[in-house]
Amino acid sequence: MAVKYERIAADLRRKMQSGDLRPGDQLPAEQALRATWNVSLPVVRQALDLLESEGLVDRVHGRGTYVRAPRQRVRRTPERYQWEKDRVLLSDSQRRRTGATERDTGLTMTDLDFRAEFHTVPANENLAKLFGVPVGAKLLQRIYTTRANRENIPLSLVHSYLVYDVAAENQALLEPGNEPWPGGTQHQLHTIGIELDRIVDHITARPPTPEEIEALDIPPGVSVFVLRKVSIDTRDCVVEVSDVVMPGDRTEFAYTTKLTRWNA
Amino acid sequence: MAVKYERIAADLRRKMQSGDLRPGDQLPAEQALRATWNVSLPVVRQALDLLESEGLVDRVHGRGTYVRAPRQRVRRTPERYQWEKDRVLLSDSQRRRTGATERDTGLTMTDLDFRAEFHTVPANENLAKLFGVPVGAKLLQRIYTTRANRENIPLSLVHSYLVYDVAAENQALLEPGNEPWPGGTQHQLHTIGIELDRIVDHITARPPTPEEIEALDIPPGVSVFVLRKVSIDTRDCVVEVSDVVMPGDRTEFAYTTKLTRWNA
DNA sequence: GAGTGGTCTAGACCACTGT
DNA sequence: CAGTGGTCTAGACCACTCC
Repeated sequence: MAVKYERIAADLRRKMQSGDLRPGDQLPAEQALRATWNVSLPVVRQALDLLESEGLVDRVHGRGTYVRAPRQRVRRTPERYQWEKDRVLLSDSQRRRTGATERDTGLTMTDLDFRAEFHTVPANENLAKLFGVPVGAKLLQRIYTTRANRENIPLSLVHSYLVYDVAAENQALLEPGNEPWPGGTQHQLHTIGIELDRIVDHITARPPTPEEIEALDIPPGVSVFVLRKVSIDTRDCVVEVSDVVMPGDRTEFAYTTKLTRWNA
Repeated sequence: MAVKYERIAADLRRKMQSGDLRPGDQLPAEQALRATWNVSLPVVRQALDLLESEGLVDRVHGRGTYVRAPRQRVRRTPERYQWEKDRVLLSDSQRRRTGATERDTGLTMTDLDFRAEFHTVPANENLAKLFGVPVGAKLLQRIYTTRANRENIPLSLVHSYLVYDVAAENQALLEPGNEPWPGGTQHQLHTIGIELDRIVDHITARPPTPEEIEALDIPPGVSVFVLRKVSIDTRDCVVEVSDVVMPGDRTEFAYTTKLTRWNA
């Protein structure tokens, strides 16, 4: 026989599956559950902790515990990369008209709270290997924070890395005040004579750090996606590495693999 | 000022970052922490719960709490799809030699505990829309469970769906005893005259269900990846939908996007 | 058996949300 | 204000691991 808190959790889980409790419904108060099951309060709370970690309920201090509705996910596809590349050769005014974030979210710049912060950091082992530079080499680290003023919109934290000496060929690239840059990173690279050949996306997931919980408003129990975007130029050199952190419950990735025909 | 359990967690987190506590090290016993911080036991346990949910520590009943070492991840790339397609036209004996799972893990069939289970299920709204059939239409559901006899190897749970009437054109496809099928699903589809044009991968993450925790040995706090693989044939019909559940801390996806040249 | 984490009790008090 | 969840105390007893 399972332990008490698991039985309470299982009972509530069953009620949610059967439709006895529907998304948005309030669960019985902790004291009510305590009385129903004849257990102490911490046991009830342990059961609710479990359900919260499974993403099944939301707890609101002072209001109650509610069945969580499945989150609407925003899809991210690699078509954006070609779209960005095509835009690089457009005129300045055309590039200014809209950016990649607005394209994804359907929002205008006024809905978004965008912040850029630049640092120089020494390359750690991982980044050094990717860029093909010595460990400790000077990198330009660019941190982008995008917050949505309205709700229900995916946010992200981006840490982007360039080799400092490469970026410094255009001094304008070292100035955070120039962000958001019309035409994005691919246009920035274009100004220093770099053309991208391909982009490799590495997708992993992990529990959020306390900072990410704060910044991305992550509910307990949900992980974050880390998309490491590695941009490779036409000389086969890694020119940018970008780590994008996104909430795991609001993001979906879609990649299409075209297969060759048998009769070709 | 933060609450007590957060301060204890923050202190331990700091010790792990600074290298004061290294991966594999044992944390002080709960009673020791209780004495050090002059708090009650539940407070110490709450602090450790937090660190466990962040994936920073492993707790072993009766032994102790340890700093968790980062997990080695296994990379999954879409090249496997073309590889599978190319193998379909090989001879039977060549196809039998090795399967996709062995290719990914580097293991032989004797290291793997493979199980297949077939059911017929009515199409829910989601699947019906994908397949372009009415809700409730008869689908063949195939559940594959792969366990590794040795440790440290990624496992997965697969739920694959085919339209029943389509699969039934080759009665051998309805028999779980024929699994694992040499040449995989693409060869199975080939036997009923279907050639794949492309495969679309949809990647999401969510907290594991209790069953998945059990089956995949998921540590607390870790999410699972759900890879929904949608196979589309040369007539532009969805012919298979496959949901693959993988542990979030042991899996990495890599997708390459080739960009067209400006001067082309 | 000694040391460890896991479950549970029976309270107390505080903080937040709504009316 | 009443009702809710969040934190905390000070214990008890059990289950597991290792020697």
